[in-house]
Amino acid sequence: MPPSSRTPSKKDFESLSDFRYQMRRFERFSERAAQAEGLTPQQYLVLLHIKGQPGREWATVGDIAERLQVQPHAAVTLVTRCEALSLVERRPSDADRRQVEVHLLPDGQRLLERLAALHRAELRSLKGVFKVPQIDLPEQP
Amino acid sequence: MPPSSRTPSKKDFESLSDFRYQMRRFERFSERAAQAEGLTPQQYLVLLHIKGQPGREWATVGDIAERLQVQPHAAVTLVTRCEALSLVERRPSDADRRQVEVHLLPDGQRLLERLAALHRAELRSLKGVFKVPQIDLPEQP
DNA sequence: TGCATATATGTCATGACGCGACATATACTC
DNA sequence: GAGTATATGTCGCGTCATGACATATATGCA
Repeated sequence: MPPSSRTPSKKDFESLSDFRYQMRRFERFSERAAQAEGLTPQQYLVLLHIKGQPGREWATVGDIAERLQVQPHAAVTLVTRCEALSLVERRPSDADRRQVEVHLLPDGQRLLERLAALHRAELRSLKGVFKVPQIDLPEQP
Repeated sequence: MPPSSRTPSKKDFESLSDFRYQMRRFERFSERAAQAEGLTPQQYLVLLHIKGQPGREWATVGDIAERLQVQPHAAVTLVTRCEALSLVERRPSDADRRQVEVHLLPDGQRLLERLAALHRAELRSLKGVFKVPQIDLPEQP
């Protein structure tokens, strides 16, 4: 029977727990960094996923919802809050007038650059610590 | 100037965004799996971090708070809900009577085994997809 | 010993945010 | 041109994390 179908071993539980722990510690770092700049964690992610669109500098509400893995209407409220903070602005799309393009404003761009630099450094320092476990390979050592 | 101190490049933003996207997709998988078993995402993590303690089968409230990276009193409310669902039980510690040991009950053990097996399979299938980026190495290709 | 301080757990009110249900505008299909 | 699909937006609710605060036990030091 392949390892992936058996009841997980004690070591499997320990690996899964440790992986979630490392993942959560990175998220926690991100939360603190965002809050130190006056943003909520989700607001930083909205900015990141706008600038992170391949080949463009803007995202639709739907793009943001997909990257955040939330329902589209949840992304709406996040964008609305970012807009109220003058971090982003909505521009109706010419190509499809149902869509709204979300663009960074200067304040959003500036905060995003600072936060992204911090995250890049953190990920670099976590090299070798935060790894996705290869749980299926070594089973019974 | 080392890459980690410069303003992030467009590719840096794309890498950071994609990493958070992959991380979020894994979390999303976990949320759906937990909810399919009638648990909230946090309740699954409570169970996992109890069984995931190295060398033991129980955790203190403080252990759970550390692994979840939340304040101790936030872990209290999560444990209380798990206890109300008969997933775990509290046992006062003999060694330090301020502490409370949280142990799995049969229902909790059964749900955890099923969910952990799913997560192990998911991580295995994500091999090569969900990776921590090495953002500092290749900068200007 | 005894008192101050630290630590572990617990309670309560508040705020961010995701969801389901629902609404509206635009695009697509045939 | 009517019906359906898609993108965005509104509203009420539940989960959960937090800060402020409370209590019990442990520890350290005069």
